[in-house]
Parts: sequence; C-alpha cells; structure tokens
Amino acid sequence: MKSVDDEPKPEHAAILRVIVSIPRGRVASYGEIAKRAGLPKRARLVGRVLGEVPAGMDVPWYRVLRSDGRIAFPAGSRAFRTQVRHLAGEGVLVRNGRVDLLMHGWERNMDDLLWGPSAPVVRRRSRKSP
DNA sequence: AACCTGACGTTGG
DNA sequence: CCCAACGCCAGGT
Repeated sequence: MKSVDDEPKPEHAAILRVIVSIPRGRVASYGEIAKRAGLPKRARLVGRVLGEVPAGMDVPWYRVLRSDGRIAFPAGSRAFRTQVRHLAGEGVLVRNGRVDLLMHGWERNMDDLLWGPSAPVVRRRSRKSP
C-alpha cells in the first residue's frame, strides 16, 4: 500500500516551485509552468500535481489557467467559483470564466515587455465599484 | 499490456 | 468563435 509520505518526485517539486513564484495579481498557463519548470510538453503533469496538493498548503493554484486564459474547471462548479473569487480578490478580472493573458499573464504582458512591469496599465486593487 | 481518461496544447477548417 | 483531430503524458482499470 502507499506510504503516508510518498511523492518525493523532483518534477513535482520543480512545478510547485514555479507556481509559488507566480507574482500576486498575475496568472500563468499549465504549459508555461511546465516549461519554466524545465518540463516542456508536460502541461498535464502540472494539472495532476495541483490536483494532489493537500488543502491548506500555501500554493496559489488559482493563478494557473489554460493556455487561452480560461479556467480549467467546468463553469459554475465549486472549484470554478472559488478560483474566480481568489483571482478577483487580487485584482485579476475574470470575464465569462476567462482572463486576458495580455493583461494579467505572467511575462506575457506587452506593456511589461515594452515598458517593464511598472507600466501603469493594470490598475490594481480597485476595491468595490469606483 | 491494451484501453480509457483528463486542472493540457496546437493546428486547421 | 466553435469544433474536430492530433499530440502528449501520467494514472487508473
């Protein structure tokens, strides 16, 4: 049977390391994370690893989206709503289950590439409706 | 080992 | 924008 403390996989560790390093208010795709973890073509593994992260562990799983910016869970599902709530909580706008990666994507923002991360494009922390 | 499944990705119509 | 078809990889049956 399975021992209580398994999963010493270096790949899992690499993936988690990348995920926890996603800046607050930013998002990244499964494939992007896999690549950054030195595991190209292994987007599915990223999803698998996230699915095994024990609740309570401090891992920003909600910052991980599909390559097109859509939330991976079925629209309306519990996990889906939770993810939307977390993202909205840190200023990431989710519209129809989708996030604009050019706007909030980690290293995918044109303004970042052209002007640096400090470009005043993303007005963060707009509490309630102005 | 064959077959199915899925928190994925890309391409083409 | 929707959909189908592949490609890809790890686990489960």
